[in-house]
Amino acid sequence: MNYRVFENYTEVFGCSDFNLRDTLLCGQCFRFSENPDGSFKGVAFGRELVLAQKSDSIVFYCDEKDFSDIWVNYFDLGQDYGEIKAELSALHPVLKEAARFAPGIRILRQEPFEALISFIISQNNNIKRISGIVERLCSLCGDQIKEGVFAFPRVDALAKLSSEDLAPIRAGFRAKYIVDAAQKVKSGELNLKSLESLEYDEAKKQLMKIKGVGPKVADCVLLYGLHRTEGFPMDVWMKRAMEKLFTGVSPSDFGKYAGIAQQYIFHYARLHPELFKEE
DNA sequence: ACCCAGGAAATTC
DNA sequence: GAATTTCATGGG
Repeated sequence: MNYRVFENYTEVFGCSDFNLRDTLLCGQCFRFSENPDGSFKGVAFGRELVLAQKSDSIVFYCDEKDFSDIWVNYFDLGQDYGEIKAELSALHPVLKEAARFAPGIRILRQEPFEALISFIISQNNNIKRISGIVERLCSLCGDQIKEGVFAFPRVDALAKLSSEDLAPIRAGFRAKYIVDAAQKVKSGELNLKSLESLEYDEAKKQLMKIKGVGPKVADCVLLYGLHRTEGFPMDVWMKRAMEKLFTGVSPSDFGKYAGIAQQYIFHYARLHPELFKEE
């Protein structure tokens, strides 16, 4: 994947494994949306970004510094997804089909704290409403980047608030979980940075010390916030998909890229609900 | 009105 | 311990 730097934008070529809509709107992140003109905008790492898919390229409307310092990493541009897909596709015919259905999905490298809070909010919830709650949370206590645009809240800012303070974001019963997470991260009882060097199961156990973080949310934080691709979040869609489409297959059969397989399957299942209608 | 949504805690059996 | 109920909120 090569790119060319211009004055007000950077253009990335060779995007056969990079689709913006599938990557940004597949439910792994909650702060990007599609503009009326088909471009996308969102916020990550305290920066706003507008970007657009062209016929043979993707245009990032940002300066060269943000592109190389933030977005190359965020979009995991150093990874060859063609290679990963080939490896995964050899494992199972339905997985091959799912990867072909959305060949441009990539696993974003989100900030761990944002992933933690976002996926706490995700429990027993739907993607549209999750996005709304996250957006209101950012407006409530995130740093303002510009008029009407807010960064995801810093740990300190969020840790100052009570669940009553969070009422305006309408997170429901999850508000107290958000507060607990922010406070445990602030106090150091949970050290997100240190999770990098831990074995998967130990890191997962650390995350589950937080109220409202069970096995599935912990897997999501590890996959989307710490890029631990051996994780395999099992939500309602994945349970259905594994039962009907991958009978007898265990997540561990997908190996070190199980999490990426999971993302192809999740997206495929969610956009083919008819596959799961009763008999 | 009912059911479901990228689940987990609380309660009951 | 395993199975069931409850938890806020909003959309279909």
